[in-house]
Order: sequence, then C-alpha cells, then structure tokens
Amino acid sequence: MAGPGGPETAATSAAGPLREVGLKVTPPRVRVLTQLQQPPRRHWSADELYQILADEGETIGLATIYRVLSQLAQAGVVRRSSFDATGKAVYEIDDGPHHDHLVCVRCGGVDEFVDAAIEARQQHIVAERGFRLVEHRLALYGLCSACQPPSAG
Amino acid sequence: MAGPGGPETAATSAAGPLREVGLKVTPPRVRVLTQLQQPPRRHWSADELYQILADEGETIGLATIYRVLSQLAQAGVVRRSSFDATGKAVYEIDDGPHHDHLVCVRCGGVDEFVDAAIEARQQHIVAERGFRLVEHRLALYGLCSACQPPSAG
DNA sequence: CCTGAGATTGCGAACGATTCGTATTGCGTG
DNA sequence: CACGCAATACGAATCGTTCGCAATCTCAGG
Repeated sequence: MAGPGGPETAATSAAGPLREVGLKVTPPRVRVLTQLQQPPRRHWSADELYQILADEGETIGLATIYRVLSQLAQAGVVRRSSFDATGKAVYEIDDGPHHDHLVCVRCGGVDEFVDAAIEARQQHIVAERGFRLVEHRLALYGLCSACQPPSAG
Repeated sequence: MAGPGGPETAATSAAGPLREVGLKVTPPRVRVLTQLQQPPRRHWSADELYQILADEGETIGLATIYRVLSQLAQAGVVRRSSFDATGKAVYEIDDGPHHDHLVCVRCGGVDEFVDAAIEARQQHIVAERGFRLVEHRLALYGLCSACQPPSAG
C-alpha cells in the first residue's frame, strides 16, 4: 500500500510534492520540504531552517533556502507569513483549508484558527465594493493564556 | 469658534496632538504630523515623507522621520501597517474607530472598511482560547474594481 | 548506463528598510 | 533672556533578503 517499488521515507514523501508542482528533485529542496513536513508542524524562518539543516552535515546556502521557500510558496506548497514583530518572514506547509493566526506578543507563540463567519463577511465586504479577492491575511495579536499576568484581585 | 488667542493653522493643529501626548513641539514632529493630517488622508511610507518634506527647503533627516513616526505610533496618534508586497511600512493618522484594509495587488491602492461582525467574531475566538487581544490586523488583497480585467464574453 | 543541455546551487557581494551613535541644536522653564 | 535636557542631522551599522556567477547536478535521450 506504500506505492510500487519500495518503502516511503521522509525524503520520498518530499519528492512527491516536488514532482507534482514541476520542480526538480534536488537535495536542498528535499531537505527544506522534509523539515517543514516534520511534526510538530510549525512556522519556520529561513534562518532557523538554515541553522538546523546546516547542523546535519551537508552544506546548504542561506540564499538557496530563500530560493527554495520562494518557489514552494509560489507553487502553493508552503505559505509565507510575516508576523511583523520580528521583521522576518516565516513559512509553513500549506495543505488543508485556509487558516488565520493568533500571535502572542510576549512569547511569540503562534496558534491557528479557522472561522467561517469571518470568511463569509470578508466575501460580503469585497462583493459590496466590486473587489475581486485574491487572498487575505488576518492576525490577532495579544497575550496567550500562559503569558497573561495573574488576575489582580 | 477656532479657539482662544488666534487663527488655527495647519501647524498649530499639529501642535495640539503633540502636547496632548507629552511630546515636545519640534519642527520635525510638526512637519511630519502636518503632512499626515493633510487631506487626502492616505498611507505614507517613511521615505515618501522624507522626499516631500525635504522638498520644502528645510532639512530633515530620514532617521528623524522614523523616530517621529515611531513615537507617534507609540502614542496612538498614527497607525503603522505593512502591506507585505513592498516590504516597507506605511503610516496614517489614527483617529476614529479601528478599521481594516483592502489592498489592490495591482495598483497598490488601499481602501478601508469597518465591520462589526468580524470584530465580534474575533472577540469570540480569543475568548474561547483564553487569549487577551491587544490588536489585530486584517488585510484583504485582490483586484480593485478599476484593475479588474474586462469580463470576457 | 553514459552524455549533454539547462536548471540549480553555494558563495559572497549587493540591496533596501530601519536603527544606532554622537556631536550639535532647539524647546520650554524659571 | 539663560540653562538643562531632550531632540536633531548625519553617516555608519544592522538585519533580512536577493543578486551574480562559476561550479555542480538533474533528468531526458540514446
């Protein structure tokens, strides 16, 4: 059931998506994508990926990471966001439905949510103005439950 | 009705808000704020402000513009946004109620809207998760009515 | 399996936006 | 009107990201 010819490894599960979007299967692309697929799924900055992949022994250029992420984003395999606080962009695997973000301004943690009502209102708003929606970006910034000051008496 | 003591000029209308938030009334601050108040109210990048204010004859440093904008943002007088496409931040006067943005990905135009239903859903979402909302940022990206291709027939 | 053409990589330099450091200048008080 | 501290202008520095180019690799074809 794992497909013809052999077992499915982390690397081959990265090769599939690459071929599907018409990108050659090269080591940097496989390594970046594999890292992004690795649970727990989270947001990675280019620099974090650079650090962690460099530690694996094989060399990889930071510029290459940016190039690969850019191509994957273009192909719809990953999603790029920029939670403004740090000034750096972060990337995550983009499968499943669209979701928005909840960012803790203190610990930097990022949570996700999906809200049909908000999506619907957005459609309504753009329709009202003859706007054609391409994408949207909603981020809620605040303090996550762990970072809130204990309730004062 | 213009207040005691004299006529209200563009400059004095900038001085008021500055004093109110505890900032000294200095030429750079007055000039930046005056420019932002000037109709038509729009979004300005630090660089645009630098260009336009430099043309007025008086010198002004770009670093000063950044500092002033930063202080005004901190004080709640202006609002900073970063419609990711260009990578540069833009600023606008922040009076009146909160609003979100509608950005045209083709012409770069920015429109604004307020939607009570979306704000309410956001409150609901954060409440559900024990999150304390500090601010939010919602931008809808697409094609404005002027930039849409004529409907193919 | 070997070969060639064109895509891809790694490296360091270049880039643009923003911030920092510092001597100088200006605002606002007494 | 004089003084003290804050604010300014200027250029250098920083940070994330992109560019230019020679070397390397992927994959189609034989």
